[in-house]
Amino acid sequence: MKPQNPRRNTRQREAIRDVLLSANRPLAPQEVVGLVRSTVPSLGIATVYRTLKEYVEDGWLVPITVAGSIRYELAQMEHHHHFYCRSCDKTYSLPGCTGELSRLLPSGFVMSSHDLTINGLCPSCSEAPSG
Amino acid sequence: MKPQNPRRNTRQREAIRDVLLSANRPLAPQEVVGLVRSTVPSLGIATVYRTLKEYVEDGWLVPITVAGSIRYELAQMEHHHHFYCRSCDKTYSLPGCTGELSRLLPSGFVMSSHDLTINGLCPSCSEAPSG
DNA sequence: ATCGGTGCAAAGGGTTTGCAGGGTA
DNA sequence: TACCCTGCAAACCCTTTGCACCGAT
Repeated sequence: MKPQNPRRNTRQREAIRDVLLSANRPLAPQEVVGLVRSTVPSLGIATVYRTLKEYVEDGWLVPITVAGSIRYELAQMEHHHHFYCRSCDKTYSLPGCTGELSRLLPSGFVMSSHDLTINGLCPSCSEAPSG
Repeated sequence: MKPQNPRRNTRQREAIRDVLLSANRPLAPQEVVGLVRSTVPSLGIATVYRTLKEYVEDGWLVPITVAGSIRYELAQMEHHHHFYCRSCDKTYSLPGCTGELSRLLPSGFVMSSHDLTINGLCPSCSEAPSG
């Protein structure tokens, strides 16, 4: 749409990029703020939202919705699904896919994509069950 | 938790119950307001939110999240999944299930449930493609 | 020296809550 | 009549936007 002006390198952007690269799982904006503030304490939440959207526009991140809230993950990944830990609220990526789904479609429905979320307990939380 | 006081029958609650019964698909709060106002024009949005939560507490409805926003469907249904139409934003129920998913779980993850959403075009929208 | 980026604070959109009046039982 | 329910408006939470200052180029 609009011609992208050149992006500048700032401490904030580098730090946001780094936490997403090293997280190995999708991160919510609040998680990004928490992780980045150890490096850049003054980081404003607005900067996080703006930067995440920027990275999506750039094609480097993709937004996903899990358990009703948005998370961002690296765009380069191949088709996969997600695990949501109902204890710690973290989201993980799961390699692999369910396979054939078209048999679930009544006639008239046209499928373009699908999303699968498995809910449960992640390794940390299943070791030491809560409550 | 708290002892349920007896529920009163009001025009609002009956109308909200009726649209959910006749919709045959999960409804978002805004959809409920729109549908009920043809019967009860004065209906306030707060009443809709309160009543929907009440029905969930009563075990008559269950909340589901599709495409990042909440919808409510009848609780009595057997295990099934959902279809999200990216053109008209409506959600539909799809009978059937994907089958075996545990092969997607890396060790240490414990599955308690799963949710599958197929995205695409519903019959109405695939007949007359938009734009 | 530019002018894009940042942080703060205010604005938005959806959902929840407080309260006084209304309606069911 | 008692008190639950409703509608309005304010409060909330998360996200976006406006604006003046900061800082990368």
